[in-house]
Amino acid sequence: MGLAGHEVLAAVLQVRAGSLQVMLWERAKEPHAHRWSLPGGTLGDHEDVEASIRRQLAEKVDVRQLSHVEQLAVFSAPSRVPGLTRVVATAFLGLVPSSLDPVVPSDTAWYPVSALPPTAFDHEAIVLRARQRLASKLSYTNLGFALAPPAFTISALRSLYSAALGYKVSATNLQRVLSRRGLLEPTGATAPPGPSGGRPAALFRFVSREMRVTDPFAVLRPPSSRSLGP
Amino acid sequence: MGLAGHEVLAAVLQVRAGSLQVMLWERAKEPHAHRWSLPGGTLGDHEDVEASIRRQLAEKVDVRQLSHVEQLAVFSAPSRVPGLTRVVATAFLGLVPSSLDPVVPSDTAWYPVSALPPTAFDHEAIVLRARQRLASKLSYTNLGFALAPPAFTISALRSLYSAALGYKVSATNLQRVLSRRGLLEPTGATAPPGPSGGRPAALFRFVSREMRVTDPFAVLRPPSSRSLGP
DNA sequence: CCGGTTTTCGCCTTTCGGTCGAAAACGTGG
DNA sequence: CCACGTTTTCGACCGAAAGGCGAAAACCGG
Repeated sequence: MGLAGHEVLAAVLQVRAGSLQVMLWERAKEPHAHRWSLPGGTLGDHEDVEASIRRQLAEKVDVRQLSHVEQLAVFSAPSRVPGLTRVVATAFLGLVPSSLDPVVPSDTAWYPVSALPPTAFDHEAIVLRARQRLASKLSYTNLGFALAPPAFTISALRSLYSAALGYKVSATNLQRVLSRRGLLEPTGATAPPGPSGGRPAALFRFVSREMRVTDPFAVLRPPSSRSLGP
Repeated sequence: MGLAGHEVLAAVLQVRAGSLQVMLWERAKEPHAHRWSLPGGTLGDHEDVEASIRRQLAEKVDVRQLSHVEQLAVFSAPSRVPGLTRVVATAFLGLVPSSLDPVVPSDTAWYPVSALPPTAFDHEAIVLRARQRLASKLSYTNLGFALAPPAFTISALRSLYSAALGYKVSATNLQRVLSRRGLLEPTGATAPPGPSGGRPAALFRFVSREMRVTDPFAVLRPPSSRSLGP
């Protein structure tokens, strides 16, 4: 009573081949053999949940390639995992820049979030939550930096946002919105045009000071500008 | 190994006497005797965390007076609670409308979030997270309904928002923003003026259809209007 | 009836996001 | 080397959203 297993799971998302994809591995053993599940594992005695998920993910990918990790939610339905002991899960959202292609074990693969294979336990619900969280935060924070390469053209960034949000966004507007918030910075270099010609695209980067998630953009603002006191 | 106690805790917030306050109870026993802590308790074997926090809160207040409950985060530092077994906590944010004054046990009291008494364990950090979450969501969702009475004047609502956000908001603008989103509705009635006179204030309510948290307002919107596909 | 008080409402300005189209800067093919 | 297609960039326009102000409305007490 009161004792239960605790596991950590992560929906690691990346935009690859133009679609938002999630890293899954195929279970070899029962329960749910041959179904696909999120990477993760049991919380160790001497680590907090965030250290734990990073440790578990290290078995699947190079953790240095993870540009962002944040808690999603606790999943705790008593029977979410069959077995003798009850298992509570802390789910995380992980992000990988689209410029990387992490090497993954042979039982692991990427799947588009909109076309998942048969999933284990409640992992599909976790992926859904991850998608929603990502879409929300792309809108009102600077989380885009975690999906983007170190340098990118505006149209490449537009593709990233479209894939992650699930709808088209205007390149003009995207650039203006991000620039106005001081998140975007031109590198000075340009990318070569494609095989069919066209004007060379300027390269941008997210300003380095902002490589973390900033506060969400408030709609009801303070009169001049103040913060939430200590 | 892998087995740990799991507790649920809630930062129950309410605007009372013009300031944002949190419900705390004074510990009688060690550890941390006479320090103040958040209500909560051990997760039961046959309930999920949300059912658990509602059950635990029922020992402190009438749960029907809780207008909103949502997960905040997991707190899992290995030594966050001293003792033989490791204790992981799922923290919740709870809200009570300012019109209610729940009866609480004798060991329980309300404290302004900006002037907390000595707190137990990591509960102060949890309260801070709750404040931040509330302030954020007030801006870009309709969460205000959970703080407000069934009917209220605009200036009363302005006071609520100011207390919860920590800065002054304009009554004119607040009314316009909420109205434009279709969240506010006049009841038709008016409130009597104060002792020093003044024009009687019109009473409003949050439209009943919206007594739940709606999706945050997206900044980068789809071209016409679509949703996140299934 | 008059001054004090509080709310309400219209108006103005600024900012923001969405859209469009022209201009710029490339390759290609005649 | 010039016309053409292609792609990016940027300015312009527009409506919507938000902040601010002050006049008018509606009450009180004297």
